Amino acid sequence: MRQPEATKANILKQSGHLFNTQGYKATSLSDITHATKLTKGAIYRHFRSKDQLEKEALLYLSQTMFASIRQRIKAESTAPGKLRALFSFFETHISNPPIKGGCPLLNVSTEADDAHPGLRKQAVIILNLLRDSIITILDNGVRYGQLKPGLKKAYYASVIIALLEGAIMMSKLRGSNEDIKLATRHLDEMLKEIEL
Amino acid sequence: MRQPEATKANILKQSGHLFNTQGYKATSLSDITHATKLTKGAIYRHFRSKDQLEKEALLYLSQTMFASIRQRIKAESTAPGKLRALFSFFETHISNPPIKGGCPLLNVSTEADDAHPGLRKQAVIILNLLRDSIITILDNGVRYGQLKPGLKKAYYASVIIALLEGAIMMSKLRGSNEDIKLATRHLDEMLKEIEL
DNA sequence: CGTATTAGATACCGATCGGTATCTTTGTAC
DNA sequence: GTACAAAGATACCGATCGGTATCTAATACG
Repeated sequence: MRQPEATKANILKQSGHLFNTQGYKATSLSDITHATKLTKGAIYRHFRSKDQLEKEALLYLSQTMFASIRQRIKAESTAPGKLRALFSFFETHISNPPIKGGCPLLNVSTEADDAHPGLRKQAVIILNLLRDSIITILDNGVRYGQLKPGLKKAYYASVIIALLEGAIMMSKLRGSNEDIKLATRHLDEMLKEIEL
Repeated sequence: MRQPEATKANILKQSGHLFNTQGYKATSLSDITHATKLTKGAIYRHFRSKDQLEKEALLYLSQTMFASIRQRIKAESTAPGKLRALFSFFETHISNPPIKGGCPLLNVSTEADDAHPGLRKQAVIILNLLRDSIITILDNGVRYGQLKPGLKKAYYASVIIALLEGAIMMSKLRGSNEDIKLATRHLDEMLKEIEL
């Protein structure tokens, strides 16, 4: 009965790491009890089911990631600066990730199919959040005369996310940050073309 | 005792579809016996373990994908044509995939970590195969004066794969082919810049 | 201090997991 | 036609799965 909120937060953190590294369905309750040094009874007091824990853990992971991104972006004052900060965030993400296992969006995406509607819904929300925040940056860049007016925001947002996520996948597989570096280099050059 | 080779091929096909849609570890033997209308005894006559079946099924999936790609690329005689065929392959892949569940490389990538060395090894092989075949196309393009000499082949190969795979992930999640279309559009424009 | 509340532990449930030993059936060769 | 080999079916194994009913212990409040 000590600190129920801290306990719940710890369960989310530990299980989040496990889900993000091993997969959601591939992580068992016993994995989680082992990591948290708690018993099943304690886990089920805070979460009504494993599905619910998965959903909340994914939310925790995405919030952690967004908090980390926001921190880096906030330090920059212009749209191009913010975008470059975003690119470099993903680049350093590989070797020094704020969350073990890499991007939670990428990791959940392959499991987030029709068989797991809860996970999928949450994953789409995360993707749209990321998309919207990039579009907002682009929008402000145009508004304040830092980026070319009339640029296709949805197009650039989609390309940026796709390239970064794809490159993370490749870098993780090959155990090297070569691909993510090449991706950010490409995005930097793309950015130059729409910069004023 | 009828056609052991056909039976084995069918097991690979059915289990491949299941692995590619549900995940490897998330697909159980009973899922496979149900899909193949066979029993566990029959499955284990052809594969010594589930791990082995996973490995062989991934190989089957990648070979199917490569065969499908090769067919599209072969029809084009120039490097730019081959690359455009590759892009359009991935674009149509979403709505009309040769393999259910989309790109097996993307799907296996999140499961192919250190905990599953067999899967990971196979996944890296597939990625390198894809990379090498794109580099070969670029190489021939330069050789035959269709692409700008001295272009960074590894760079373009990496960007092409990352963007396509990332866009597939997004399109699958959002249930729309918008992102993959934007990605191929970007690749088309990138191609124009290195075309002669 | 005593009591109500609740975080967490314990012990169990039926179902399913991957895997195997054994039996039956089928095709083939002589 | 009969004997042999191999494909596939059946029945089972211990372990683990997600989940729950119940018990214990620690805190908050009067």
